[in-house]
Amino acid sequence: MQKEFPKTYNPKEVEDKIYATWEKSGFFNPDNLQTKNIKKDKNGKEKTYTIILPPPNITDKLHLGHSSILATQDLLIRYYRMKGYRALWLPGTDHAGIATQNVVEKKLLKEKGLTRQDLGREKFLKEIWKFLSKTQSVILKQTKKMGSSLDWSRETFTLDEERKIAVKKMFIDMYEAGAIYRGERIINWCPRCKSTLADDEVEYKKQKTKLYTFKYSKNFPFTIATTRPETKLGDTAIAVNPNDQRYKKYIGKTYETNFCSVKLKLKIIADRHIEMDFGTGALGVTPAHSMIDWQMAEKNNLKIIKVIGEDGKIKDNFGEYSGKTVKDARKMIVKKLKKNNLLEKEEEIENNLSICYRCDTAIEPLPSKQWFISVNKKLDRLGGKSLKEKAIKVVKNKKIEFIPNRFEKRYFDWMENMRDWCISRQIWFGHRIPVWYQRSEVRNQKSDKKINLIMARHGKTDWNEKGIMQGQFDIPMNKLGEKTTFKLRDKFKNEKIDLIITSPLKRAKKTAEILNVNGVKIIEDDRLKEHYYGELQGKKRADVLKEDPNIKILEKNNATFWMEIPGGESYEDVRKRVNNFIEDMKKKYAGKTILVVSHEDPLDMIHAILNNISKIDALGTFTNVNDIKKYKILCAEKKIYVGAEPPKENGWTQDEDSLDTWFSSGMWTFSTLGWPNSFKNGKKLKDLAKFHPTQALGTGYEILTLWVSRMIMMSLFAVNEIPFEKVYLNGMVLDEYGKKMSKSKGNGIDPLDVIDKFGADAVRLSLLIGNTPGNDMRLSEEKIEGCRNFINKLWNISRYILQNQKSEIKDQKINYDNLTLSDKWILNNFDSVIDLEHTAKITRSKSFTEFLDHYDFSFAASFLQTFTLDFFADWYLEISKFEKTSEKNKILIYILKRLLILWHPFIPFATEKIWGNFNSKNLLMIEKWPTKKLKIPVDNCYFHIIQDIIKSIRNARSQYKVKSSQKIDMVIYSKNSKKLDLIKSQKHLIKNLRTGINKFKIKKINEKNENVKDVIYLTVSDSDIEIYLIGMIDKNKEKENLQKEINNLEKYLNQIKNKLDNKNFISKAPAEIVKIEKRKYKETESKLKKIQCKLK
RNA sequence: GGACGAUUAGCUCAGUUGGCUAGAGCGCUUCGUUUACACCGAAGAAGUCGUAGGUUCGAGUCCUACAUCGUCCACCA
Repeated sequence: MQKEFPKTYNPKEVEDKIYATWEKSGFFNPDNLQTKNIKKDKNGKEKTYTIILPPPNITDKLHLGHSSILATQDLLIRYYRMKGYRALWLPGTDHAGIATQNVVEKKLLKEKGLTRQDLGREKFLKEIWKFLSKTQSVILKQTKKMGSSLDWSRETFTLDEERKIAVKKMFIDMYEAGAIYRGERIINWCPRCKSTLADDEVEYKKQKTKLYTFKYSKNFPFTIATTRPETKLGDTAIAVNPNDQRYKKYIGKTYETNFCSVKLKLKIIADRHIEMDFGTGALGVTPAHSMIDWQMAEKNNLKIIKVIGEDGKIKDNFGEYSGKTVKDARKMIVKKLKKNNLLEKEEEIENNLSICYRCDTAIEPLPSKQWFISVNKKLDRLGGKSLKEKAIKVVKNKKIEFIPNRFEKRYFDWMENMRDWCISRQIWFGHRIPVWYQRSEVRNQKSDKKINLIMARHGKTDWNEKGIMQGQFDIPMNKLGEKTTFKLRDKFKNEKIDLIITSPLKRAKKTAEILNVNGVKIIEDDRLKEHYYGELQGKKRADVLKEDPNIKILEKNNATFWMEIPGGESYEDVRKRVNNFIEDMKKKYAGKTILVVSHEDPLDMIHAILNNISKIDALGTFTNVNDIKKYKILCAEKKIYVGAEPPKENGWTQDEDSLDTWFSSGMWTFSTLGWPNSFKNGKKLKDLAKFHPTQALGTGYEILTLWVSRMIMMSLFAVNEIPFEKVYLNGMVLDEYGKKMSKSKGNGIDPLDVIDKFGADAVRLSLLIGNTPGNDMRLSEEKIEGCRNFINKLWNISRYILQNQKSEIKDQKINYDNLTLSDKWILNNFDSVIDLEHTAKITRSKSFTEFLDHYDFSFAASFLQTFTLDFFADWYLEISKFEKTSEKNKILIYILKRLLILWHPFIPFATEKIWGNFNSKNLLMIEKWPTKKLKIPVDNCYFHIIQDIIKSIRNARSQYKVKSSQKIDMVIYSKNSKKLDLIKSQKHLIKNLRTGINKFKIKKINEKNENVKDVIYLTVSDSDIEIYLIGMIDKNKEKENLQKEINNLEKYLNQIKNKLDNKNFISKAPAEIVKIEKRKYKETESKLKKIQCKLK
């Protein structure tokens, strides 16, 4: 019957074959498990156990951290599969947008010297897919090597076609539910690469820099400190600590000042993040160019002024600084501060400069449009609760539990402080945002509502006549102007005007009033003011041109547009405010007829925008005062379209950005189970109905916040269900020195290497033993080697038992009547391993099965290991070599078979291989988990006495340096006849278990022969028993040993005595404890007396 | 700066409402070739439980402070 059974277990020869057998069996797929073996719950529904594998990033091959996650999850899956659950473990990989893009781009740059921009979106993505297929197959191989019983038929990828559909649907649903919006946020901008950087693309460099302490202006009450004076042009507030006595009185006030000839309006705000001791304790707030300032601006409703542009230069409208690089502008400002005696201090400090990981350029934080998920908005879909509230609640009321529990706190901290989640990423690799924008010139749908717009330029002023540039100087209309305007009035008699909007400058307002034939409402709007000419205001156009022929202007016919005006508005400024005005009108006044009264530049600009032509083409449209033009504006509400496919008509372009990787992986529990197709009218179908919510999620604690929190929110939103019941958090696997394993340090252990060397089972076991959830673990090759040795031991235990089988291996019924003490002892102990209290060696009163139920894998493994080695191999197997009874063989098979089952989730390959020797129909992987108990009554302490005697003899032989070949004689005395009988009956054990006993007498204490002199007295823990070894006379050694024992006992006795003498102990400690202590005292005392007696 | 974790034998770690003389594996020392296994067996040595206080009849375990190491988050005006 024996199959090939080599002396040492060779995992290399076994593992791949076994894995192939498993795969072929189809049982990785829960659908193939036999229905009759599946347990049902109260409602008759099949019990399922699902884990969705955290999809590893396809950036690199797996490291031991992944192996650790695989080992724990495969353990759970195998355990529950054997327990009769439909166990599904679903594999997949993660596209990891940013990380992957970086890896490929770095590779590309290194190998070909190309950036992604050089290649273009399409070609670059091709490169990524090429890279991806390679790593994916490596990851797959590694995962299989570990023995993972994953259902490969359900394999997924975060960026495969089905997931693309799911992601789009999710985005659209969330958008329609009002959970997704578009807003501004500070992003990391690299002015050299001209691209945004994700947070983890930002690197930090320690640098020395100057901290400038200065005042904005002479009489300004605050002195502030900064390392970046140039950004101060965009300051809109000063922040101080709310507890700062120096500044308390200023909080809430607003000051206007002139900072280096730029006007600033500064509100004094309080923020607890401000350190009173840093600098002057007052911080100039620059919302547009600093993360923390941006947050303060959001909280305090501050104005946001952008100072630096995407080119890294100071924007227009900042006078002499405009167009200068950040560096130059800083120099200029410092110089000016010095000149005006405003710079109080200039000191060198060390700080962290954030730089681009690609080119080391200093990063500029800039505001930019991004997509967000609102976590605080109350959503109808969530019953009026916000995502945040829902996600917190399910953990608060224990629907989701963390293992270990302490991570709840981290979860709550993160959730409660969570700001809106920015989901757009400026990368190419990922789920493209399903939003389309329509270019304005093609907006021409008949169904759209329109505004009838009439634009009129104001009547003449004196300055108009003199050719002086008025700008925002409030020059009134003159007599001539009024006269011509009144003439115009007639034209408006037949117009049904609903509303007039006018520039607030006198000349326009007056015009509006005159043209208001029907006495409709007149609204003033600042955005319609004339172009602010800065230093040029009040000058004659001709003079300016003479003075500075290089000044940049647009000119066409007689019309001009001043592009760069010192201290004035730039082209963009005007365009932006005017555009804002148009967009506002579209929102508010669809279907109305509106008269807009304004000035030349704004009117030309509106004309350019509405006709989608350049400003130069629009120049001269409103050259003449009192010019009137009519327009129809389409109030296209669908300027933004959110949907899976673009609208049919031309002219829609998709958002360039991709979604945050966590958006797609946040949907992982349900998108992998067929959502959205498996979710109709709020009901779950197919896999989703069967396997969701999943039972456990296992992942590294470092992504608790990033991933787990997102999954909870997404699942609650999409299917109104928690995604999983338990979150098992794996710690990190560190090297033997406690350092994080990393490629750059070269201290990483490659799972494939160690699997090759020691076998997958050994690697798995080493990752499970001594590993507690949430804690990091160190791993060395020595540890794996140790596990390999254990597996080999198990192999040899099996080898011994199975090779001794003369006939077919059968699990036969054990006859309880023919059991020896050792039989009863081992069976009884094995019962408790499976499912009972166990007291002999293990302190916790739980069974192996219960440890697994409580995710205490490390303890479970060491528990079973103790049984396997100490109980089964070292004692029982040794006994079986000479204690031949009819039941022995049955018992060996009985225990071995079940031991293999219990070990299977930990070391699947070796156990399955050994299992092959049994004549079993089934693979071990689907064998039933043992629950049947034999319940054999036995007093375990009887066997313990025998063990104790044997150990003492062995110990003595070693201590007295008796050669192993030398046999010795022994006498045992006891007054306890029950114990004497016991020893008599187990004499063969004492003689045969490597004690080297020759003659062996057992006598009642009163038969003791006091005359025997050449004996050594041996101490045993049971004070009823006296042992004498004959023929190893070393009285000095005996004396020494006994004295040592006496010292030990006296010390101990003293401890107990102190306790018992303490009245408080007697009165306050529980009676049970006191009783135990008293008993201990008695026992120790009698033992001590006996030994003292012997010593004399 | 904030949070969390760790600190127990030479090393790696257990130690679950505070209560049997603090345990295991590796390593070390000694002995050993036996019906499987030298990837083995037997025996042994080795710990003021990071420091200082506190609570308690009783603290490795609970509390406070500190130290060292580590991780995450925020930030470095």
